[in-house]
Amino acid sequence: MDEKYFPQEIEPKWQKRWADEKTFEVSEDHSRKKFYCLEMLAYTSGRAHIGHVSNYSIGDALSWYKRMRGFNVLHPFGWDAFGQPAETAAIKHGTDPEQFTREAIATMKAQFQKMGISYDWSREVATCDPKYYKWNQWFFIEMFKRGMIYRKKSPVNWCTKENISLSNEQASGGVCWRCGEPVIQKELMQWFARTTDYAGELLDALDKMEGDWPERVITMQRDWIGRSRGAQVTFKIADFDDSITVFTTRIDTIFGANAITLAPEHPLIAKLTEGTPQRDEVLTFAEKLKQQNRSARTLGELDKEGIFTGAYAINPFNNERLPIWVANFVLIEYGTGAVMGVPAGDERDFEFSRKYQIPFRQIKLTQEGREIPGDELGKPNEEWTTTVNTGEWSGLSSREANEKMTAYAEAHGFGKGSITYKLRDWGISRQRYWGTPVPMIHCEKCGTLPVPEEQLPVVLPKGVNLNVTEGSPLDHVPAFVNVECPQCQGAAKRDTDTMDTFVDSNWYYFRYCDPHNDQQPFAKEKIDYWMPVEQYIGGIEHAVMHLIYTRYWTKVMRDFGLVSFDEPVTRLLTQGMVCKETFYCPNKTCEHYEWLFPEEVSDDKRCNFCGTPVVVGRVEKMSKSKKNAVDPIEMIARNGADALRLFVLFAGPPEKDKEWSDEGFDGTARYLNRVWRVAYKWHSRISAAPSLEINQSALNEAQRKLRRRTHQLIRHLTENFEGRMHLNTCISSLMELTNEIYAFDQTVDKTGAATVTDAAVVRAALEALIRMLAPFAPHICEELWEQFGHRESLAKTAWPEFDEALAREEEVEIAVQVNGKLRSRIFVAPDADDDVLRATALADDKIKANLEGKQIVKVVVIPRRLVNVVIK
RNA sequence: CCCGCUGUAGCCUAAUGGGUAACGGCAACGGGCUUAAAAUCCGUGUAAUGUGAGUUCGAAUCUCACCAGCGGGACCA
Repeated sequence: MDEKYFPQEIEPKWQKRWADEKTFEVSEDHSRKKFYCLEMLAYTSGRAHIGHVSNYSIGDALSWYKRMRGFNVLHPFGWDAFGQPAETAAIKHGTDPEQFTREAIATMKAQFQKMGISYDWSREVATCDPKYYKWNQWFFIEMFKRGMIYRKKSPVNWCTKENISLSNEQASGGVCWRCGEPVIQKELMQWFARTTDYAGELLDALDKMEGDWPERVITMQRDWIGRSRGAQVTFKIADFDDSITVFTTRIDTIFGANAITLAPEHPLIAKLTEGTPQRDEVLTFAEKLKQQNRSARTLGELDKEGIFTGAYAINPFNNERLPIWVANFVLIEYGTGAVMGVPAGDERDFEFSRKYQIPFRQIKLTQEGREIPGDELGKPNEEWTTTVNTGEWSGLSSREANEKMTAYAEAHGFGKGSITYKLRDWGISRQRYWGTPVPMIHCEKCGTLPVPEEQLPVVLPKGVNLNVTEGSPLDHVPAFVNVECPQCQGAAKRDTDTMDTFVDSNWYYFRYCDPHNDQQPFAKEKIDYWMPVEQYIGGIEHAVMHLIYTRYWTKVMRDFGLVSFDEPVTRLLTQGMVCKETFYCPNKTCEHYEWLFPEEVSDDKRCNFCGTPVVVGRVEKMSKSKKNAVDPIEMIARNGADALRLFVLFAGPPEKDKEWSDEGFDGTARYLNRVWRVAYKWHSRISAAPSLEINQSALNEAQRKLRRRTHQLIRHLTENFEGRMHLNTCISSLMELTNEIYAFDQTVDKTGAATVTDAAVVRAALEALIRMLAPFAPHICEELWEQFGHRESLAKTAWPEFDEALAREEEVEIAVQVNGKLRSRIFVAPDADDDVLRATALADDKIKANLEGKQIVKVVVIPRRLVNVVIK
């Protein structure tokens, strides 16, 4: 055994051996329990970053632990290989997205392999592989046939910088989620998946996921799906045959309605104004409202603007004539795109009515039962809940009025109970090249038809000019576009949209279960064995989009009969970001004004270029632009992958953000050296001594203590892995165990030569340590394990068994309080009962002194913890 | 504006059904080893647990209010 620890030699050695021996490759084995540990697939940016290390270290620790506990562990990896950045990069460098992506995968794979994560690489999947995306197309067609995917013309979010359409989620806040540019509206024919069909189930199932998914992810998904229960009410239009249907959650306020308001996109506007003098004015105004910046519209910063169409609707409850308006604050995508305005019950309607001076009636009472006239009202108050001026329903509570009036509307055929969701159908079309081609054909005679299944996959053509200024690059490839109609054999055109990459990531981890299947996306019996995922680990940024779409896709696949469960992921862990402090040169005349690299800042915190004191910025997520990123590959070269992995796990609980520290990183490397040194020191003694059955009753105090601490720490690590997964505390326990071994070593040194029993006890402690450290630092542990004479990889070695009897303390310290204040400590046997504790505490000299002349009210006894004497 | 999470020594973190506030690390300081330094071994703890109240024999932990930081939502009828 080498005296020194050389991670640069050990790590490649074990990485090679694991690969040669296929240590982590698995197959279905019905005699063993399976465990599916999954980390989110990597986007092929071309470079590993510290977030990857953090993500994979968590999953690898759990995979190692479960493997050592006897589970058949599936731990696969793959690449999120389609998407806009590869296309942008290809345009910039004059290469091809495929070449760019293949090179990125090769580079990143080599980098990730240096981390030594225990992946079954034989199951690797890249989403840009036609063998993979063929099944995206297959799913698309199956869903199209069942009406679950459809096409409609709709205003889409459009990023002018990237010339790409964005989903509502991707355009959240009115800016592009990737580049931050403001988003404009553009009308296009788009493919949509009917996610709203599953909105209710997606929402309700979240209740059962409480405790297994992070609370904030569940909250975010609930908010995003956003269910409202209410009613649809149909209003006849005076002098027209048409009617307008509105959605309202407060049908009980309908007697207070003073207008019907339509979204500017509402199809009835043109008809209602036809042949009227105000027609042009209304249409122009509606057009203006449509073009209003979506960001302001969704940010709620928009001034309310509207125009009267000249038409009137009839309130079915009281036959009042209500003017029909068009206004910008009504959204076409939500509900029916039309609302009834009730100023007394809704702040928006109140504000709008006040601005345009539309009179209205009060329909609620104050708490004292007083009616508020409209002009006295500052704004609607939700505490006013009793209904007035509401015909036969006056005097009812809101809830009661809602129920009864909905039933009335239903009975009279002008309304019904209705549920509306904030969740919209998912726009999956992209007008770009680097994605899965939509497998559809447009024929002038036969309409829109799917590509016949035997012709799948529709492969992306190569050598395409990406630098087009209009539409999609695929529009400009005649050989791709011009096809024969599968029905009439006439000339037809291929659809040139590609799919959102969230389609790829919806089901990639199903594919891992059967990655080479060319007959179907996956075989059901393999899914039945491996799925669902026991533990999924990834970033919080995927809380809404990816994790809702993949849940949706699972339910679709279930309804196709492909899988037999409802939810794909049992437990979810969202890992924190790795952050670092930032430096900023505030001198605008300096050539390096703005962010600085740490090495550009002097020890006394000045800019190296201009001498100005730097601003020490906040501790932020590592990023290229803020110049605070550390390169994991450099770190591996410095201290090894084991130390790097250990550091990111030790810096804090997995779900919390962590701060990078060079000193802390060196500290974990120092720790591994410390483990190596003590293993080296005892290596020859242990090798010389035959393995020995330890006779507990013959051990001295130091030996008993080391055994006891060993088993206490086995308990701690085991419980932590099974429960909270606070891996940082596992590592501190391992350090503690290491310190105990050193302490024992010291006592042996003081008393002279080590005995055979000493060697046996240290061996037991060290081998427990090596096995428990393996999930965090597998290379060094495999090496030490081999040095200690074991032939079999730790991956095939059992986790240490916890022995309750050996962990038991011989004596415990009990705090003794008087009126809640600590006054003394006593030592008793751990199983001492209440009477013994009470008697021992009261007999204590310090306690006696405190009780002098006082009356004991009661004595609280907590076994193994404390005694509290309450006095007066 | 609404909702949620977090707040513990100089710093990061622990305390798992209220029960002795430091398990571990970083930094600092002292000592051993060394001609010296590095490395290494041993040792050293300095907090009214963000602020204020409440419940309790007892609160970092439960309740309320406030402050700070972070995150989510925000004309969704």
